[in-house]
Amino acid sequence: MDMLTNAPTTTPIAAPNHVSDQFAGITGHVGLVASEFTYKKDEEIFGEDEPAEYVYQVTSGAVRSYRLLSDGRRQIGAFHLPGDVFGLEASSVHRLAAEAIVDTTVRLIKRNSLERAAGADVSVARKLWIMTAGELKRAENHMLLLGRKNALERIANFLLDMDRRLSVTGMIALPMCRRDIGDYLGLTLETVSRALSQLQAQGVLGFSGARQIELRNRDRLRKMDA
Amino acid sequence: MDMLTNAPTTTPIAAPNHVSDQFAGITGHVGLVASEFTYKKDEEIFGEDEPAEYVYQVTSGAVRSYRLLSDGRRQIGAFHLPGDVFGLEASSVHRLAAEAIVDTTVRLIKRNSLERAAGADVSVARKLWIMTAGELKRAENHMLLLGRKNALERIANFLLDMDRRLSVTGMIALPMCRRDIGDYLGLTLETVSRALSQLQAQGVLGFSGARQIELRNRDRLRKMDA
DNA sequence: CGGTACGTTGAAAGGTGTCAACGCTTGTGG
DNA sequence: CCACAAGCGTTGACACCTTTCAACGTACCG
Repeated sequence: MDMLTNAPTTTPIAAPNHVSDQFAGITGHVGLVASEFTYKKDEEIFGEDEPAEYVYQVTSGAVRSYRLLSDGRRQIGAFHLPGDVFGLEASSVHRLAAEAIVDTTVRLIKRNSLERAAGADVSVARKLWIMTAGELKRAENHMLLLGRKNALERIANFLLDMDRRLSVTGMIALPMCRRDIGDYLGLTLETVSRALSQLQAQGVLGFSGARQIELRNRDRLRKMDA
Repeated sequence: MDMLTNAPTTTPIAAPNHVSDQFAGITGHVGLVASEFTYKKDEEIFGEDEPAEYVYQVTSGAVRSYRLLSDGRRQIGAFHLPGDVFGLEASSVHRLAAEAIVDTTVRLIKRNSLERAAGADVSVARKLWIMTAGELKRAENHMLLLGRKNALERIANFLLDMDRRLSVTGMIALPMCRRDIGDYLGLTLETVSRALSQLQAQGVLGFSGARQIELRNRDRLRKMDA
């Protein structure tokens, strides 16, 4: 296993300045130990229906959570970027699989130690509930997108979301390929590519490399998002 | 306001025999008081972004939770049937609006009394977390459906779900119209109608009235669900 | 008896998917 | 150092699934 196999095609992502340290609300209270771990590009972090032993927080890199149909169709439920917590389960198994999109470092804490902390401290239990409710809210927004928005609206929404979450200097450095974006937005990679080209032609955005995007007209995008 | 205005077009739904009493896990612990209330067909129960004062459980009837786009496009996130809890929020506002699909009776308990109970009893807090996590799991399944399944697969999934949840004697008595089904599955009402007609033509199901459906071949449906 | 809501079906349009070709970059191996 | 393969992204042509628009029938109700 060569260390350079599956090297990322984009530069590693630096944590943006506004990372909300969601772990702090938990670890701060009860002094839980968080260790670190690194995954190579495309490496599986955990599989669907696998026992949920850990809860994860992205330190650097990016992660996709997804479900598969038997014939290979894939729906990505969320992208996890630096600062994001993922893999948090109330039951004992993971609802979605998770993979590193690029070389990725995560902090992790044991789920059962979290359970113990929640059992001893109601404020921890409440924090866990609120985090899961936040995921639910995002999922419900995404259902609206998947069920009722057209391709341009979906792309506009995606760009604004990425802009908010990982734009540092006004440039978006996407860690994921067109297929990942398509599987997140319920589109094909070709439709994603065409929509992005169209937005570029309209002057709404500019490329410097396929994954380096500069938004030039956020108001137009917001109006397109429906 | 005539009592008969907006009378339901289908007969009221009886609670199925397998209703999981999700409230029991909460009220049983701390003796919360649950009162009852009745809503007429199409009446709003609460609106999007409205303060979440109560948590609800359907006693009889049916409820739709949904979000709207500014131009009127609607995505129904869930149907709530007898026994189901809805309107449970970790934050102080409702994420989705809710309306009665037919004349509906609900049990309700005050959210802040639930909050107090959760603050005093960790097992209540845990129960709330688990309920929200269950909703999240369903939402993630639905994202897969909305993003990656075709019309027949969506309808097959829907029918099997309704069969499980409200079939008593092998007959499904749908409380909702074709438009509701379409807005739940990310389709138009015409596509829903055509898919159902097609399944009838194939002998997979039979009608006795547009909302009375008998599944004649669940295995075929399960295979169609992908 | 007329109006409205609901459901079905047909015909046509359109948005997205499918299939294919091509260019570019990267990594590999001769 | 160059040839080659593989992955990624873009674009074109066409197919097809779903939507749109319309007509019609039925049930219910004022």
